[in-house]
Amino acid sequence: MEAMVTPSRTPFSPFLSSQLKPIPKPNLHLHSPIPSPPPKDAAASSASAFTLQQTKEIHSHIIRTQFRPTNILPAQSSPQAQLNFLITSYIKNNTPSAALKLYAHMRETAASPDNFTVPSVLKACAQLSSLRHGMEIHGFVIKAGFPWDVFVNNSLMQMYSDCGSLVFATKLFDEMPDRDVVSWSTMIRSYAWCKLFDEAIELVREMLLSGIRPSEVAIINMLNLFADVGEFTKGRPVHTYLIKNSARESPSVNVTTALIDMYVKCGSISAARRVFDRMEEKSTASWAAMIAGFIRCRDMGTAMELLIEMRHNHVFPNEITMLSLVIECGSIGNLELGKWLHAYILRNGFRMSVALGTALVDMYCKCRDLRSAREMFDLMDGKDIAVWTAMIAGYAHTNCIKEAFDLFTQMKDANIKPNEITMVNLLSLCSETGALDRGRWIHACIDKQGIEMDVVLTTSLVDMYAKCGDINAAYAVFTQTTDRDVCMWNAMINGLAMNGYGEETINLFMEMEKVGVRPNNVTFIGVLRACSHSGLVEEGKQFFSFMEHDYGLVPKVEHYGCMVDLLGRAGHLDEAHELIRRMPNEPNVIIWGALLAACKVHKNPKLGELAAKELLKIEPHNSGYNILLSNIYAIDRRWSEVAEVRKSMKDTGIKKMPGMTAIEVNGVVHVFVMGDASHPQSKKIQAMLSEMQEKLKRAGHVADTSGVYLNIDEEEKETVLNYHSEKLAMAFGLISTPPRTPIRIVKNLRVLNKPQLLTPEL
DNA sequence: TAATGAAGGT
Repeated sequence: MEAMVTPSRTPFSPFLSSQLKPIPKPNLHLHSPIPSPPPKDAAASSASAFTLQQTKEIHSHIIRTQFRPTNILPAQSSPQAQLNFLITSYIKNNTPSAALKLYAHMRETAASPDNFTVPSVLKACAQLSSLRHGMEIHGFVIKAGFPWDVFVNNSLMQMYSDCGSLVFATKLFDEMPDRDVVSWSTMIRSYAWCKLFDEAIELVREMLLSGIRPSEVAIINMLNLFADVGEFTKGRPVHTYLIKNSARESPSVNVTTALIDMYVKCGSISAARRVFDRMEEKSTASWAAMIAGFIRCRDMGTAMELLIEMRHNHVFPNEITMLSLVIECGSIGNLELGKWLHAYILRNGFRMSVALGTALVDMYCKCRDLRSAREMFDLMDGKDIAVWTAMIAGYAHTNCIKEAFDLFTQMKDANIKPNEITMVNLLSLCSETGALDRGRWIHACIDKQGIEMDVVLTTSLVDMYAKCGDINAAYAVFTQTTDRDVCMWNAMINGLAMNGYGEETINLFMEMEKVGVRPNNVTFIGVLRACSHSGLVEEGKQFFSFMEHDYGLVPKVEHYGCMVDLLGRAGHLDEAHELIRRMPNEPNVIIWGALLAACKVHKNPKLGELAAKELLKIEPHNSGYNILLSNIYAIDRRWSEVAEVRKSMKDTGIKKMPGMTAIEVNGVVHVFVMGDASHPQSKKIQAMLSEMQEKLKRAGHVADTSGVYLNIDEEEKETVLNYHSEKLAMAFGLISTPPRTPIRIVKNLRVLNKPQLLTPEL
C-alpha cells in the first residue's frame, strides 16, 4: 500500500499539511473526566426508563454523594448495581459514549465492573462500532477472571459481529463450551449481516441438527433479518421449516406476521398475500404488515381496500397501525395516499397523539408538501421537540434557510430545548447552502446548550465545516473525538478530497485502516475523488482494483463515475470510454456527464457528441444536456447544428436553466443568477464589476472566451462572462465586507438541478 | 417497541 501512493507526488497545500496534526493515539483507558454536574437534584421518581436529562442528574448525584442512597434507586443497591443501572439507562437513551465514560469511571474506582456491567457496555461498543473499546473490555473480562458465562460470551460475539469482526465472533462461537439458542441466533445474524447467506442457512441447519429448537424470538429475528437484507430465496428455508413443523404446532400469529413482513420487504407481495390469506387468525399487526406491503409497491387501491376490509373482519386498526402506515407512506413519498390516510384518521376518530401528528408532519415533508406539513404542525397541541425537529427538517431538506431558522427561533421562544437531531438537520442545511457563519453559530449553540455530541452530530459538524470550505475547523472537530465510526471517517475523507487535498485524503485513509475501521463504498468514493482531483491516475486505478479484490466491495456505478472522471480529467478519453463499455452496470447520466465534461476540457468533439447524445437518450428534456450538445457543436463551429438544437429546445419549450451562485454575508444568504439586476445593491455591484474588469485589463488579463459557445463576436462574449452569477456574487462580496475578508461563494449543482427548491411555496 | 438525525460520483 505504501509503495502505491509514493510514485507521482502531487502538489498539495503546504499550509494545510503543516496544520494537519497526527491523529491522536487512541485513548485505551478512557480517562475522560465525568462531565460536571448540572446544579439540580434528582427529583424525578417513578418511571422505569429515565430520560437522558434524568440519567445525567442521577449520575452526578451518585458521584457527588459517593453512592449514598437516592430516592430513585433502591437504597440498598450496591455501587455496582447503581452504576449498571445508569449505564443501561444511557444506552436506552442512545448515548453509548456516556455509558463508556461511566464504565471507565467504574474501572478507576472501587466499584469494579461485574458480569452485569459487561454486556451493557459491550452493547455501547456495538452501537459505536468501536472495536477498540470492545477489545479492551474483552481483555478486562479475561484478566478479571470472571467465571465463564454464556450471557457474557454471547455479548462478546454480538459486539465483535456488530463491529465488523466476524472472525473474532466465529472464534468465540467455535470455542464455546455451551451454546444456547441466543448464541446460535447471534452467529446466524452475524453471517447474514455480512451477506454470507449460505453460511447463515448452513448454521440454521446445524442448529436444528444439534437438537436446538429455535425459539419463537429466534425465528422472528431470522425472518426480520432476511427482510432487512431483502433476499427472498434465502428466507425460504425458514419458511420450509415452519411449514414442516406446523404439523406439530402451527406458527404463532407473531411468527406469521414476521413472515409476511419478510416477503413484503423482499418485494414479493404475492407470496406475502398467500401467507396472509391462509392465516386463520389475523392480528392488527398482520393486517398492518400486509397493508404496508401494498403501500410499498404503490398499490394504493388494494391498500385502502384492505384497510376497510380489516374492519369488516372485526380487527380494528389502532393508532400504532396508522402510525406505521403513515411512516411507510412518507418513505415512498406518495402524497395522494398520505392525504387519504390523514383523512381516514380524522374520519374514524383516531386519537391524534403527538407521535401520530409528528408522523403526519414528517410524511408531508417527505412528500415535499411543506404547506400541508406546516398546517398540521400549526394545529398541533403540546408540541414536543420531535415535531419541531420534524418541521425544521422539512425546511432544511428543501433548503428553505429562512423558514428553518425562523422556526428554530420560535421553538426556543416556546421554551423547547433543541436536541442533537435538531442541530443535525440545521447543520446539514448549512452544508448544502455553504452557510458557514450560521454553521459556526449552531456549533456555538451546541456548546452553550450542552447538547450531547454524539457520533452523528459530530459527523454533521465535520461535514458542515468541510463543505463550507473550512477544512481546518473540520479537522479540529474530527480530532477532538475518539469514537469515530465509518461515517465520520468518510465525512473527513470526503471533505479533504472535496477541498483538493489529494495526498492528505490517502494518508487519512491509511490511518483509518490502521485503527481498524473497515472502509465501505462511500470511503472509496472519497479516495477515488481525491485521486481524480490530484491527477493520481495510477493510484486511482489501484484503489479501484483494491476495493474489489482486497475489501470485497463490488464497485457501484458511483465508483465507475469517479473512474471515468479520473481517466477523463487526465485526458485518457478512450480508456474512459472503454471502461464505460465494459462496466457491468447500466451507465447513467453521471457517467456520460463525466465523459462529456472531459471531452469539453480536452476538446474531443467526436466523443463528446456521443456522450451528449447518450445523455439526451436518458433525459431528452434536460435543458442542460441540450446546451452541452450545442456547445459541443460550437467547438467545431458547426453553427447550423447549434441552431438546430436551440430551435428544437425552443419548440419543445425547454428553457435554459439559469446558473446560480450564493454568498453569505453577515448570516444572510444572497443568491445571484446570470445578469441579475434584481439585487437592491445592483448599481454598486455593477460599479465594482467595472472596477474589477479595469484592474484585470491593466494587469494584462485576457478573458478566456473559449468556454462560451455562442455564435457571437469576442467582445460580446466578454460581456456575457462579466455577468456570470459567480462574478456578481464576488463583486457583492467585495463591496459588502471589510477589506481582506475572505470571500466564499457557493455554486451548488444540486440546487441548480432543483430550481423548485429555491422558490418554496410558503 | 412503533414519531424527529450523519458520510457519496459530473
